[in-house]
Amino acid sequence: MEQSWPLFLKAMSDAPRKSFPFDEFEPRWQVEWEKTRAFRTPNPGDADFDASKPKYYVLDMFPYPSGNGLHVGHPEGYTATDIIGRYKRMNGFNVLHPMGWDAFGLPAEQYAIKTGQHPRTTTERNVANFTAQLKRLGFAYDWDREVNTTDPGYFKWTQWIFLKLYNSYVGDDGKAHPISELEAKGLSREEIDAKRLAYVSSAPVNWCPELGTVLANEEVVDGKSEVGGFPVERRPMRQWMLRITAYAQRLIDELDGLDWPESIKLLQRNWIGRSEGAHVTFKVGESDVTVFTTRPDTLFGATYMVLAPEHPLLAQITTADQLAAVEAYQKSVASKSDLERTELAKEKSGVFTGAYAINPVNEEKIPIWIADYVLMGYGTGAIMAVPAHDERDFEFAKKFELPIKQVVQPPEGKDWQGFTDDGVAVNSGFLDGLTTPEAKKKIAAWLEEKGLGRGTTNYKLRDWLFSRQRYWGEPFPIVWEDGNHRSIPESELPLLPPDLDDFKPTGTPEPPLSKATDWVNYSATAKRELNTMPQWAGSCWYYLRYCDAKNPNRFISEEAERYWMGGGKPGGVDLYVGGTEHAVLHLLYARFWHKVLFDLGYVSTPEPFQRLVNQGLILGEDGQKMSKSRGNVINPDDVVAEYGADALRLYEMFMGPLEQVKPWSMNGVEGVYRFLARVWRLVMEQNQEGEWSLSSVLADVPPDKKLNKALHETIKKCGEDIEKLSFNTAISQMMVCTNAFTAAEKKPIAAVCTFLRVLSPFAPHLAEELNDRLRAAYPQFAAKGSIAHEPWPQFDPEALIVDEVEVVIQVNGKLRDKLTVPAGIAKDEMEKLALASPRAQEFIAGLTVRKVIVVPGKLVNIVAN
RNA sequence: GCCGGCAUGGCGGAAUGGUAGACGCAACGGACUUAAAAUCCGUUGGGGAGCGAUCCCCGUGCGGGUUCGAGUCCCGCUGCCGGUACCA
Repeated sequence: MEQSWPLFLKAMSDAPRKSFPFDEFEPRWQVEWEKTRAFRTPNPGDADFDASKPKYYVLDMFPYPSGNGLHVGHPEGYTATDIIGRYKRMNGFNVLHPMGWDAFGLPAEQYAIKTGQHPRTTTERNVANFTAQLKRLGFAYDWDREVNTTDPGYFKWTQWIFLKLYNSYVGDDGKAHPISELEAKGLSREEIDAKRLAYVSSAPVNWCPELGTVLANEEVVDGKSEVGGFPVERRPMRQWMLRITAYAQRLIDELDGLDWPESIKLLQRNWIGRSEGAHVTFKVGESDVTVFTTRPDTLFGATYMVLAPEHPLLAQITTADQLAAVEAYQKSVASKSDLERTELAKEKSGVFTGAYAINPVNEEKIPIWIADYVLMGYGTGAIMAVPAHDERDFEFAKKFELPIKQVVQPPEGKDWQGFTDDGVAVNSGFLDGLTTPEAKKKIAAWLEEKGLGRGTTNYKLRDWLFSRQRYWGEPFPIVWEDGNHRSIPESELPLLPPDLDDFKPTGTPEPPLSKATDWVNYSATAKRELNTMPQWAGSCWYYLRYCDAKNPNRFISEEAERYWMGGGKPGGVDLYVGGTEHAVLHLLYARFWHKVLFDLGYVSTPEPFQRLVNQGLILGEDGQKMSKSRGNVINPDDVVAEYGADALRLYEMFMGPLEQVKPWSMNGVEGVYRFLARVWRLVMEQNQEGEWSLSSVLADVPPDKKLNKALHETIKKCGEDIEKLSFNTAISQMMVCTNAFTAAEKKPIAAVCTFLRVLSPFAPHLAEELNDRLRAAYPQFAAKGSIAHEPWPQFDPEALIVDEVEVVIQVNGKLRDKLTVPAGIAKDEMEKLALASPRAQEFIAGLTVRKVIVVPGKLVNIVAN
């Protein structure tokens, strides 16, 4: 007997008995929901569409279906939106809550290169895996609206939108117009091509030899590719660009009407990087060089000029004796990768060109240098250097012993050398004595009058490099003939990529599509564009496609767009939840496309996303970022297997505020699991054999006053907290309520059923299962169909009213006594009781009462000294 | 450097300017059990006084301030986390 115990214990620990049979009923409900299409959302025009209901569009950032499957970060945002969506449905909204796949992208292609498997095969497999994982979590998605960016029925419209960009330009009104307007005006092909929103450029780009593609600036991190961390070098190549800079100002201004976190708005504003300044033109021999400066007031202090090493005028102005040095410098900069350039950036470098410019304000001859601290891509690629009042110029001037001339007087006690803030102009002729803002205004007017310059606004934002030398992306609906590009007819969309066996990069900038020799030839004389679109393309408009996912005739019907994206606010999507990693790129690109579609009349709102919420990162149990190398990764599948989907959902919401960074804790999962088990045992009891049946302490009785109050407080607080996305406090309130139920000897059935409805958005399987079991015995109380389609319960204000309240008595702000008084007690009555309190008396003895503050029903503070 | 965010028990966290620490975890004690698991009940910020019911003092990163009253508002720091980097 004694020897058999350890064996027995071992068996127990290997297969611990579940506290409630979630493993049995969770999959059953998932099948049931799928079978009955429980969360299908009818569209305007459908027979069962109810136009009288308000809409609520709640959106998750759709995932890239990676081979690793879901991580615990995914269900965090997804559960939050699921709760909101279910709650809104219970409150009478038509809820659009869809899911899809951002399935083009480099990892599948690299896997294809390694294994020879077609990216479509791996993508399909990964999507199937993700789908199964998501379905195991019980999300109320309308799977009929699933979209996949790699589906020809989807990317047909991605290509279509590209053609809209290609065939549009931004007019003087700052809005997109069809290019046909320019044709009507008789502009030449060159003039038109120079205005398109999608245009061809051969500016230097970020070329990544390892990946065999160019990358957008945003995809280069620390001079290395964001994907894979490979070196990136700059080289000029012919590329497709999108003219997002034409929308820079609107992308800043129209943030104002959005309910986004201020920090994200700021991030976007900084990324766009508006700065006010002036263009100033300097004479260089026979030519002109224009510089951009934000400090035109310091023009008198310009002691030299710096051009970017790529500046086109260099060939012309460099003197013979400096030519070798300049060319050597240009070469050294060009061959340097961005990484090397930034690594060496601590030390300024540059070369004198031998040329001089004339400072227009005082006719002074100043030397022209080239240096890589001046970037060709910003402003005019040329600066006037004012070393006295610019840190970078100051450093450069010190290193190369260039003159430093004070033109701004700082406030008392500050050194003028390297002073970059506002002050008073000195040594500046007609500007002397003016404050910096005044001087800026005056010099701008002066420059304009003399025709030497004018006030300008500049943006850091660059045009969006839109082409990639990849296979696994949308092909461009463009062909080339006689060196000119033109669009293919819309009727030829979708343009499918060719089938390739070999996905390897060519090792040259020639894209892999060049290997499809038949496909390449559009006609005897025209060849197809070989680049593909970046992964961002598909995610720029997917939220629109969800509204009308299967429409073969239009990217979204007007009716569906007006209903789901309407609502009288600037943004159409009511709530968008996702990670901060997309704070600039995805959100900026999507806003840009949306504005173009808005200008052209294809959508009815200027912004895509009205309310944005960023979920916080989930850290490992060690408080570190989850990573394979640290071995602290939590797999949601394991959690579901051990504790169930409801427990995972609930735990992710109970961890803390949605937007906060927070560490995982398996003990915490146990905690919410125990809570769910307590709810289960409110309704169910277990016999000796371990079989569950309806609890014998359930009774058709009204709840006592205390329990009823707890219940109605829970209805009220949970509703309010869901609206605020404060799920953690909503759950704690449900725990309080459950504890109140547990304390009751008889469990009142009606109250239990009401509680289950409140619980149902959080733990839908458990709520559904218990409701189902209750219905068999008590059909008059339980929901008739799915509990998900029940209305959210109304709380009874009467139930919240209490007869007596506890008030606090303070003396000089310190808690000294507590009294229980009738709820509606008058102020002066409270004051009298407080002053009469023996404990208060003790503390005010010998003091003079100066003042008594009474907060009705809450506290009395006696001020005495 | 610059820009954001955060800072409350042993831990995750809760607190319209009004009883700091709800709720959960962990820990401890008890009930049930031959024993254990599970479950249920109770205690649990620190220090001190008392046989005890109780009571006092201190306490929300640090230093000031506003207020009858500050975790919460204002000013000045410190630390950690995230983003960004020659943008003229």
